[in-house]
Amino acid sequence: MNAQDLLKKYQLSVTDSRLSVLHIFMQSGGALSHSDIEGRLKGLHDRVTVYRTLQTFADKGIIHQIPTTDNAVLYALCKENCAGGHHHDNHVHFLCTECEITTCLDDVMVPTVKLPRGFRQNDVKMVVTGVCKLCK
Amino acid sequence: MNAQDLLKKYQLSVTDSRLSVLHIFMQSGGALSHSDIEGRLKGLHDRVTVYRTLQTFADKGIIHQIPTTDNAVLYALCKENCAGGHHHDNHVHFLCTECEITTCLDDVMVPTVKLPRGFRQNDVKMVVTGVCKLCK
DNA sequence: GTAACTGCAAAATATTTGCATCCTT
DNA sequence: AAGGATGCAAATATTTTGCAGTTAC
Repeated sequence: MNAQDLLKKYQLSVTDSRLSVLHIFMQSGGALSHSDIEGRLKGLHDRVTVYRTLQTFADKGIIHQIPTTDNAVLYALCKENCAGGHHHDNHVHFLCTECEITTCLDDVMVPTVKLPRGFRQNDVKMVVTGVCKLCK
Repeated sequence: MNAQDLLKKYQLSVTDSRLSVLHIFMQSGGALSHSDIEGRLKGLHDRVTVYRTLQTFADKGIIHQIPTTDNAVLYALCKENCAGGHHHDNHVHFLCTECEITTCLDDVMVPTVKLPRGFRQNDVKMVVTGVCKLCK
């Protein structure tokens, strides 16, 4: 799905800023910080607009905030919308100790961890155990 | 280990601020934000001192930053020092695809995830797959 | 034309730095 | 006594808010 259709799908007006920010996400294929984005826009748009754009996208579920172990605030496109297939299965799984059912928490992305020097990362799995919505 | 000995172990002078902050961590037994700590100090110490204290503790490995999925910056005592035994086994594990050895990354704490409404959390496991320091 | 979006200014918040004074060792 | 830690003031950085002008639909 291209940037324009994506915006329409979420009933957002198609504007320059939004298209630019979406293109930046699509091209990078990964997680970006506010200042990464600001940098790549090269002053084309106001800093405040970037904040508002990211907020809007996050509200609509186009992007997610991804926390990292060094506490930078990163954003990334959500899986569903990532037509290019570049995304991994990077949401958190939940195992309920009552019903023993494992649920995909699609809205909860796996945080990015910062590994010690020398480690190369391939894949991250995160499983939360507890009591699910239905069993509580 | 009590707060005073802990400071001595890390060759830090024993001061009011540091003792207070350590006590707050020990009593809470969990992760705290800068403002949590500031709040519990009730104006007894300067805001800047809290920043510096947290920084010093983090440098020495007394506390860790813990990212969360809602991007609050949280700190918690490191396991080793947590004499009370209140800590869980909350560091990240690393599975190397070359040597197939699983390593504890003691320095990398498992981020706190914010679950959707209705879920109760018990335990979190995080496993990173990749190539370890020795095999790379 | 109307509602929504943007850019600018400025407020609010969060974090860092410099320096003189005070406290720990 | 000496070095480090604190508190205050102020500089910087980050994020939010208000509003007038502009743009998408």
